[in-house]
Amino acid sequence: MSITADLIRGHTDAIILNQLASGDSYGYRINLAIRAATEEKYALKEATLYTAFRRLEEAGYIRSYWGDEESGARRRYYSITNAGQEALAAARAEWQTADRLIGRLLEPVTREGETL
Amino acid sequence: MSITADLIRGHTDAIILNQLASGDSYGYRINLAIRAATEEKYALKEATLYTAFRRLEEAGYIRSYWGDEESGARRRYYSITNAGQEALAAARAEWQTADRLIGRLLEPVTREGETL
DNA sequence: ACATAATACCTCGCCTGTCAAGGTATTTCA
DNA sequence: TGAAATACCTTGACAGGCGAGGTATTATGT
Repeated sequence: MSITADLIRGHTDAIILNQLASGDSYGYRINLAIRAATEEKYALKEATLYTAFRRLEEAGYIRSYWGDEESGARRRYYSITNAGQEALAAARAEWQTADRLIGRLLEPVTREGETL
Repeated sequence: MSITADLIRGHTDAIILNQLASGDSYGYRINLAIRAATEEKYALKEATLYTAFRRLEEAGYIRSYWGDEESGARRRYYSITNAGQEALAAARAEWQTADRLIGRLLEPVTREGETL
């Protein structure tokens, strides 16, 4: 399995919101952007991506509309809502906390000279 | 819900292995250690903890034995195996990668002067 | 002309990890 | 005496990730 498969679980929504924070976009392009941002090391699986869109829209964090391109495949665009902006900010803060916690919990533990 | 509940998902096994890396211990005490290491900010849920023990033992990463205390509740001790040590090292490396990736993916994106 | 790849979307159903809820037994302490 | 702490455990539900499969359009190579 590709590196970090499990570890990103739970961050999917925030990652998508972060992409949309800089402007409306659509599924395929968001995934390209993620891939580019991680030097081809990571991308969301399509099923994961579209599941997340449904979830985020239901939560009121994003809104969607069909693009009006006259050629090429149709695209469903998404835009972030105010609630989505707030959720993103919260997710970033949570991440900072979790980041520190996990780092500490994976750090080698020393228990020298300790009795039971 | 307590902060960072979801975000630590997937790190449980590594956290436990890391605790055992400094010496044999048992469930209840491991959780106390985790709580202490995070300044009371985090602890594993009991169900999660014991589920993880089963998983880790089945994977051959830990071994268990009953303590021989003559008083108090019985304790099941766990010790980390060589395979467990390797798994821990791998998990730490993976975490480093994931940490950087996630950080980058939650970082505000700038797309100035961009068309479509 | 025809096949393949790339773009772009989608759903179904399985798997795995988390955890609320419930349970057991012992010891300590007010 | 009875609550809280120590210490273990299982069951069943739930949620998120994703493999597999599907549709439709356009571009590209041969």
